[in-house]
Amino acid sequence: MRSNNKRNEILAAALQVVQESGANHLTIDAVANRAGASKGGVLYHFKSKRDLLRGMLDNLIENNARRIEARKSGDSSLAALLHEENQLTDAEHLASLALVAACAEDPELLTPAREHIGEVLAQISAESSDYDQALILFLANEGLRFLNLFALNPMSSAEVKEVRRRLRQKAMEI
Amino acid sequence: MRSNNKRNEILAAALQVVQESGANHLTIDAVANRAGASKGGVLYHFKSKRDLLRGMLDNLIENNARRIEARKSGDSSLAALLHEENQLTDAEHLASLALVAACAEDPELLTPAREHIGEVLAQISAESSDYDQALILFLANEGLRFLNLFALNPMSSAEVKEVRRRLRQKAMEI
DNA sequence: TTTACTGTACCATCCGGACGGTATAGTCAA
DNA sequence: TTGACTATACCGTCCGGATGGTACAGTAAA
Repeated sequence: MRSNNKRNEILAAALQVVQESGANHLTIDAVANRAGASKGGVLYHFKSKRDLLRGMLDNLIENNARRIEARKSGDSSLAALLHEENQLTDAEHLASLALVAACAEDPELLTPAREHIGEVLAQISAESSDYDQALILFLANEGLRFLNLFALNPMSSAEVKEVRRRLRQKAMEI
Repeated sequence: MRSNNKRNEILAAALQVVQESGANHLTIDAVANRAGASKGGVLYHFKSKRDLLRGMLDNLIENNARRIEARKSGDSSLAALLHEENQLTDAEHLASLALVAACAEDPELLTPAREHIGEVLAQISAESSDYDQALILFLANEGLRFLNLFALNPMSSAEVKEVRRRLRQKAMEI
């Protein structure tokens, strides 16, 4: 193994392409160029474009699950989730673009993501005494995430931080 | 004018294509077939694919704005927005897929949508005494919308209705 | 020697868009 | 009222370029 992280570089490059050009312009060629790899190289790691999309999504879900798990010591799942959301780097936020790319290509690819969200929601439900309020906070966080994802959010980054702080605070109060 | 609503049929067909096949497969041909039109016919109404996307988005924004305006008698903008969200037909919910399609093609197309959201938020901010809470409710509604949009929502439609009821109730309390 | 690539060449298909043509509806002067 | 003209609303075809995918030969580190 000369460099085990070429695969990750390809994944990161794919997200950058989506961010800059839109999911329609996520082509194997574009990803290869971005990653400093050849088309053959990309196809070596991912058998097809679909496979690349799956890889992007797997990555997103796995990191998400790991983050929640890692934080879940004293806090509730929801609090952990909200807290971690605040700590993410831009690159990690960018990872959510995998959703858009996958949805653009084929909505069926989202099935694992749907299942993941179902599990997260089940956990939150199991832990919380006020499920309705917890759900609202969860949804607000998702709304914020999606709005940012589509670059639809007119708030400044300071405002975003403040909103996230508020969400965390309310999550603690439940 | 032989039939002035062909344009609308094309717009509706485009959304169906996106829903079924993903935004990547939104092609002028596919839309034409769906709408029972020819490719030339589609290009008559929309000069280019970009123009079609713009049309889809304009439609979405316009309807959204009109609905809020129409309802804004006694209620706050937020309450009006949440209430209307509950009344929407599936077809109208589907309309939000225009966002995905536009983002997939070219993120820049979303600029008018971003401005629209900015205005909505400004209105909510101007009206509300508890802006933070209003914002959270707004975001939760958006989160719900996006989750449904991507078919990522594991909730049943009854649960969704209940959540929306809760959001409206809380909006009244502010 | 195997693993992990690069690079090139190539094919089939899809797609956006241009173009030419057609049919209907409305306008308006004689 | 009729004929000439124009605008609107399409249809069908064709083309060039982009794209996904394959095949294969070479290379270099582990």
